[in-house]
Amino acid sequence: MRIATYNINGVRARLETVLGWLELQEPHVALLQEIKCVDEVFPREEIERLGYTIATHGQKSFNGVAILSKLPLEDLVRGLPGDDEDEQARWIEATVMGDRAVRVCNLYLPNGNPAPGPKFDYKLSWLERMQARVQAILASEEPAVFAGDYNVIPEARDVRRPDDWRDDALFRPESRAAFRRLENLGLYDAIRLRTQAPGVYSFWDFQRGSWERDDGIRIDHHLLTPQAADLLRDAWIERDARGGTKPSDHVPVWVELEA
DNA sequence: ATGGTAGCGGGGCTA
Repeated sequence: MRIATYNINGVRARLETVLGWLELQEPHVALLQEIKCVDEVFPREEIERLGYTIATHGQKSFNGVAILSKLPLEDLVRGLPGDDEDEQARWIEATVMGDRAVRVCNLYLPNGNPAPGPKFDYKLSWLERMQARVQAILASEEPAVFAGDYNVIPEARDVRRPDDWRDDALFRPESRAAFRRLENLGLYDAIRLRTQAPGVYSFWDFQRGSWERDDGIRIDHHLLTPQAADLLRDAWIERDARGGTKPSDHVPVWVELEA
């Protein structure tokens, strides 16, 4: 089972980008973030035509996540549990019924800038709420993947110019510590199970010629439960996607599981 | 210090 996470930065503005990518790469499961639309206007038919089952959790203008799957989906959950007041659409999860059942959680973590401030507080509280959800799923001892745009640069080797990011919500010590706490619950960063190399990025800003200068950061991650890590065949970043026609500022990050 | 780009939606916010 090949699973890709992809912050598409507007699924309608980049529909041709998504459709071309799905046709070429044929992910079994695609986890989209920043669809930036409500469920009613998600381009469902166009994607279903390629053989995908679709589950969306959308929102007007901002945020929004979707699961596209060639395999059946069960036990859908929309929204990160733990705060009924939270109206931001940043979480959707389902069980993908492959050779093995895999619990797949698709997340779009708050950016958190400017920091400090209320947006940064929201990011940190969201991370705490995610911890509780991770613990509940870990307790079930099932293969599970927590994938998406974490808006966290885990380490200095994950950013080309660390000094430019010191005060940014994506790289502040509090954000990195919260990411480590997730890992310390017993999750594995799939890319780091495959390579220790620096300079492996998943995002290059649209501004300042970041792509041309390879001024990137790694913020899109797959965290695996031990049972999912047991099934890991490979993990990679589809860097070439950043150079194509009408690219997102993020590129797809992949895992292949024996499932 | 500033502005540089992009999507949504039709001004300013979010990133």
